[in-house]
Amino acid sequence: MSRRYWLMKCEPGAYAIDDLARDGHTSWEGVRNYQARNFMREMQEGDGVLFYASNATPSGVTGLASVSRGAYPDEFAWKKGHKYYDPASTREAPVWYMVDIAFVERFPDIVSLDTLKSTKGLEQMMVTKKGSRLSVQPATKAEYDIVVRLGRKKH
DNA sequence: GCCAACGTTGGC
DNA sequence: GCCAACGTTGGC
Repeated sequence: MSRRYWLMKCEPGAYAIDDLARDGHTSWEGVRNYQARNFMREMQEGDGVLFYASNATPSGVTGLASVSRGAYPDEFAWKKGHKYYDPASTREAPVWYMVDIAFVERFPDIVSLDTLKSTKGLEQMMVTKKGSRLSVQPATKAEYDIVVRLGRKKH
């Protein structure tokens, strides 16, 4: 299967591109939305990730990552008392999944949501549409390439 | 901090 | 299976 592309949201207070640059890689647990989970289950090692900072000033894509491990059961769903605990998920029949991502690059400047919205070719991206709260979204190669070009552009 | 949008839950 | 109530996301 050829490489696919995704956009993953995170609040920078929880985990930012600088944290990923420092750590090199991280696990992406805690997704508790079925649509996002279904997208995560399609992720494969080597897929490209637009790392998006949500609830930020401004919000936008702050860098790139890649999937370093495809979907596997979210073990935090089994930890009683943990904020990601979900009794509906068992080891025999996991409900939730996580992936690992690796740092690729940090953009010199954020590609803001405003920029995404006003850039030709990105009109169909979910993140540019009103009310789109999905934290894991698919992107096309064309969209990914456009965002990468914007992110690397010198101002 | 507000609140619109949206997903989930649960009573019926 | 409908839908009101509720909780969460995330832009602003």
